[in-house]
Amino acid sequence: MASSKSNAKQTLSAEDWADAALAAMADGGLEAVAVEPLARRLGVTKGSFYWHFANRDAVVRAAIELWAQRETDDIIEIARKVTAPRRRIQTIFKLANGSEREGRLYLAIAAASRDPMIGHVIEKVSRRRLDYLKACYTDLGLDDRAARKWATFAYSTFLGTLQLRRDDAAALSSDGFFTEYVRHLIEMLIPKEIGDQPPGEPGEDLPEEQAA
Amino acid sequence: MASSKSNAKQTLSAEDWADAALAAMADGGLEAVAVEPLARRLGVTKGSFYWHFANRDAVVRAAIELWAQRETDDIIEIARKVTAPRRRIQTIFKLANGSEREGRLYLAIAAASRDPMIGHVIEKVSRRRLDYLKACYTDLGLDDRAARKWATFAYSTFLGTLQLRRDDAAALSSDGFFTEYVRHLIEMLIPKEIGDQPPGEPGEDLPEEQAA
DNA sequence: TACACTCCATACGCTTTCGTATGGTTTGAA
DNA sequence: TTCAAACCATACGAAAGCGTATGGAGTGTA
Repeated sequence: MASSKSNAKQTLSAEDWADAALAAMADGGLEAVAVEPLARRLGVTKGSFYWHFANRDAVVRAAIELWAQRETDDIIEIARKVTAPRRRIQTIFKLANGSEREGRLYLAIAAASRDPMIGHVIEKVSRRRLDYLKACYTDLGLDDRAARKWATFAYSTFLGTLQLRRDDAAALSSDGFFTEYVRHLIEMLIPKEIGDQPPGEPGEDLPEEQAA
Repeated sequence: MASSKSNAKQTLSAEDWADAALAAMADGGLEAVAVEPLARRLGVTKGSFYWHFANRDAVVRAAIELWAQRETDDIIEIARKVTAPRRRIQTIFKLANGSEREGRLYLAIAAASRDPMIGHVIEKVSRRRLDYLKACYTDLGLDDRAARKWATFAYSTFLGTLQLRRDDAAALSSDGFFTEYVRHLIEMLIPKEIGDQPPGEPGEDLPEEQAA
């Protein structure tokens, strides 16, 4: 999306600054988004920043809204193509645990949700993810309340796995445990038999590739 | 534990400062632990702080170590008294989701785990919790690898629920959903039938009180 | 009373960051 | 060529935070 650091553009855009802000947040948290360090990282001075933004809050807002928009396009748009509901949920689980950077980014942004502006975006993103997950479970044959329950369950487990990977990486990374763990998650987070629905198409209960 | 704000002691202890630091972290994150604001909150000046601590890092270290010690004494010590393994796990789940403040505190400390000192404590706490949970599942009749898998699953779900409550409180708090959700968790996070073990003592699968 | 020790207040310098003011350079249009 | 706009550099002031230096009040003890 943004210009790589090798071919430095002669002029910066507001999105370049927002990207740099996201990068700073990914490894350093929200307080790492400071004007002058960002400028040094981009090879310019504050003069450039205050041309594109009114103040620091403006770039933070731009960054997390850029993030919120991208995570919509990326994850849900890919999963939407998978038509089989059970397989679609499995795809989501695999995609969700895919990027290391995306995980750190979410945790960094969510950690700053005391800021009402950030809290609003985080809430919007959470709600959208939960709604989409709930729709997937509804497609599986669950009624409204059960779908909400399973979606909340699955999303909480995803969030917690994200955090556990950051807080105690050794708990998940040893030998083949993570693979076995993800398989267990996929098995446990999708209801086995649902009312008058068949228990699942044959040969689709195991993913063919592992999460990163 | 610490002196309440009403009967102000005439002299402060290092633990008083650490408690204030924990309170600041609970609502404001790690960067809210600043010397002068803390001093104002305690009704003294920086002179007092630098008598008890060498620098800011020292009080942060003291605070999180105090926190790590307390969370050990509190949660595990209570659950240890419950002898029935299935019931003990249920007790842990209920206690874990109990305190609102403890949840915010964990998230605030974990969010600062980039700091190696904090990261080390968080890792220690996570490992201790996981080990204890794994032991509970082992008592349930699971073998080593399965116990680790179930413990990781349960702990991740707990962490995620913690975070979801902060990021989108409405997703869990509406009418009686949270109660139903916790019941679902308890049902799903404990294996139903384990090898040559009875599926559970009668009448112990439902908690008699709800988590706060 | 004299002295030492504990605990805190006050004042100072340093650094980081924010935000502003202002001037300079480049580029495209008239 | 001239002008205006876009983009950035430089310099400055203000605020917040860290840490140090130093003095002072209280308390116990010889």
